[in-house]
Amino acid sequence: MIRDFLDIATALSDMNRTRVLLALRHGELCVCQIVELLCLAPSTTSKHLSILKRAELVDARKQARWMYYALPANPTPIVQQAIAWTFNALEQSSQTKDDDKLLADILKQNPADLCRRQSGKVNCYSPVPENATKQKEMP
Amino acid sequence: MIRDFLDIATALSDMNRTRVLLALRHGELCVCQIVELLCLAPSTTSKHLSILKRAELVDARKQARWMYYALPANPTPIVQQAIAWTFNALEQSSQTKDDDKLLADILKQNPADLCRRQSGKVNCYSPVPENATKQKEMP
DNA sequence: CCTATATTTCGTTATGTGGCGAATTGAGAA
DNA sequence: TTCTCAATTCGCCACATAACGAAATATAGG
Repeated sequence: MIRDFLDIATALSDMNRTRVLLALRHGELCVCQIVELLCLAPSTTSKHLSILKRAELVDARKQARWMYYALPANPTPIVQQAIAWTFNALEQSSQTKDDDKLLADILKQNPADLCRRQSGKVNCYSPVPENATKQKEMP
Repeated sequence: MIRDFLDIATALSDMNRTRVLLALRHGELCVCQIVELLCLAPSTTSKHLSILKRAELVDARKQARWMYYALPANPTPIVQQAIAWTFNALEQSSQTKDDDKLLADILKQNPADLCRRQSGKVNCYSPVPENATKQKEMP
């Protein structure tokens, strides 16, 4: 019970994970699309998704070689409330607006193309959102 | 905006901090009472309180030598929603029930006595709640 | 079966966080 | 002013976590 709540709060305490949740408002996404959105390595993205899944903030389904993530179809009241709170807090943020634009572009592309580019090390075709706080370290 | 949200989610992702929030349902508490409840060092407790304060999940007021913490009198809608979610999720938990009992005992005592005992290294007069997950490390 | 590929898991590294005790601060009390 | 003491800040340690690339794990297609 407490563990469930803390899992959710922990999952929501990272901006990349809240970005995924907000993106899923528009429907389910496959991992390569989320990789493209976050502009992170696939392994890192996968870790974030597993944390969201553990908190039951997303559903996951496998179809062929692709994993699709979506908002939970039957959330518990606590999860439902957490998602409502998150959307309420972040839906108007400039980060979300930027992501919505970027996502529209991503959805126009063939997911297979995205994956190909990602394995070719060109992780990030889009500029880092301007208000992203320390999105990526430059060593 | 996002920063505010992440501050709140981070503040809520630690059990000791949620315990403080739940305890404050019963009214404001001074630091020594919270130290007694959590059974942590005053410095650690103070850090937790500063994180709650930064997230605007608590108000702080100083009276004479004591600091009193309370639920926010005028929370923003997002903070209000976060607190409602937290109470909804945790109010029925056994941890909260245990803390409510313990708090009733603490409130019967003179806060000055609590502070005296705390400076005398006898931090914890009460047993650690039985379902506390890894409340304290033993080296 | 073998190959290609989408995703996850593993190992590593840098940074963040919770915990404590010691030192510091600040507001009565002597 | 000086002393006391509640609370905070500081310095340190152990452990958690976000990031990456490499290796492992499926699964579709040849």
